[in-house]
Amino acid sequence: MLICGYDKAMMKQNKPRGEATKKKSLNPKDWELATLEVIANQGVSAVAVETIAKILGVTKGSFYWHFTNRKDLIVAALKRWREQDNDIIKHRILMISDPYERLKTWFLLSSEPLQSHLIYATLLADRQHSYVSKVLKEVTIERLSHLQQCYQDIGYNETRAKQQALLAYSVYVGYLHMTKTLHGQFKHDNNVDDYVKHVAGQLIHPPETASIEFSAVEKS
Amino acid sequence: MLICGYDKAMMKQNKPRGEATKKKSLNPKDWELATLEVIANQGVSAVAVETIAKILGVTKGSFYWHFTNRKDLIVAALKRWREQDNDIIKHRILMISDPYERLKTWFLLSSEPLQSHLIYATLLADRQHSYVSKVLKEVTIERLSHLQQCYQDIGYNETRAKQQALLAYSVYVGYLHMTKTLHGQFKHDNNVDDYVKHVAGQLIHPPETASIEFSAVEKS
DNA sequence: GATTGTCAATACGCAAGCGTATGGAAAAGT
DNA sequence: ACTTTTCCATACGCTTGCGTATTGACAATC
Repeated sequence: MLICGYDKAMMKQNKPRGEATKKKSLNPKDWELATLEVIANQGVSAVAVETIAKILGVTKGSFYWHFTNRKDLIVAALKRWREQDNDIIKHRILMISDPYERLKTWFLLSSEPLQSHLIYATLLADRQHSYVSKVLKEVTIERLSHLQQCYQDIGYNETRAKQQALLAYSVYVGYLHMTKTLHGQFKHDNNVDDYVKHVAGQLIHPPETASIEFSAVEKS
Repeated sequence: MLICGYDKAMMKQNKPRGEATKKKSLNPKDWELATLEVIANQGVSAVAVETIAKILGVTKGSFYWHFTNRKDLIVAALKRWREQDNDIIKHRILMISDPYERLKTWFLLSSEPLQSHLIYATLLADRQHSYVSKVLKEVTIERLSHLQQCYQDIGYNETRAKQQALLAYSVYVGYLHMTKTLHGQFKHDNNVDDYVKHVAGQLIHPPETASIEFSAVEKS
């Protein structure tokens, strides 16, 4: 699940070593990525300095050279997560011009087993600390506004678009929790595709359909 | 502070106080109810023996007379929660014969600021321990089957009813998290009623409507 | 009135986890 | 070659929270 992104920073460090991938020393990025992996699987509360150090094969003595404290690490890791997530949305969602297609892709992306989803789901849990809930709220509002824009693009007025975005996003959040609750993990099989189609069929439609609303229920 | 000494003194003197609260000693139920209150507001991880003891006005010395350990307390509290929750569902949902009305009531109940919802939401978070995730899974499956039954009662086949129940339930779960994330708490105002109607209008409908599904999206 | 049962206070041991202090080793710079 | 910087290990102190041991107070019962 760990997305081993290589970038310029690592290339620079690996200059002397060709392919052995034998990094001699760690940098903050290594700590942040390991932290994100722990957060994704066990939540923020499971982020212990000595645990992460063991994962990286060092002792906590070196941790406090890179970061001032545990909170500092978590904040940095979450910042990195947010940037990664923004990249995904930017390149796979926002670039789609047709709003229907954009919504459809958004639903499909939501069901992919990405680390980003796992992290989001665990953040919904460990929100005791303000520095966590702050990021969580910001990301949520950002994503909601993207969804709202989609629905406005297909003709919803602002109020309806806002409600529909909240509904669609609730389905996303609920789905994340349901898969973990029922299956113990976030997996992707054939049933998922079926389900996504089922869901998208009900949540992606022109505004007229939405306006009849409660009437069908009221009269029954 | 001075207050501390004062409180302590009063605490000792007020123990045998016999008018408003005539209970002079605590029983397991008192501990369980206080625990549920803590779980509802701060999650399972916030359940500390000494914390609950302080809430009840005693020290942890007496806790281990009622329970063998912390896990024992939490399990007992969750059992109590589950029973309370079953009562609510039994008396307010299952007794409704008309499946449309039953579904509608279910949606309305979901938006009420009940402690039970808060507890469920926090359990979705602290699921590190098996004794928590076990209860969570059981309750979830139970509720899903109730919803599935509703949809089957209005004509869905088993597969569709299962999907639709999962969708509706995901909305519930997502909504719980959204309100906490966006507003910091689980409250109930006028906008909520509007939103519930908006949601119910899209998720409660005869099976025919559901079967056209993805086509509207596909062709666009 | 003495004994037993019930509930609570105090004191202690123990483990986990954070943060600090200090020293060492290897690389990088001069 | 010498110094500095960078990264890591070890050891320690501190806090929190669990669980145990012991004692005490008060009520119920015999």
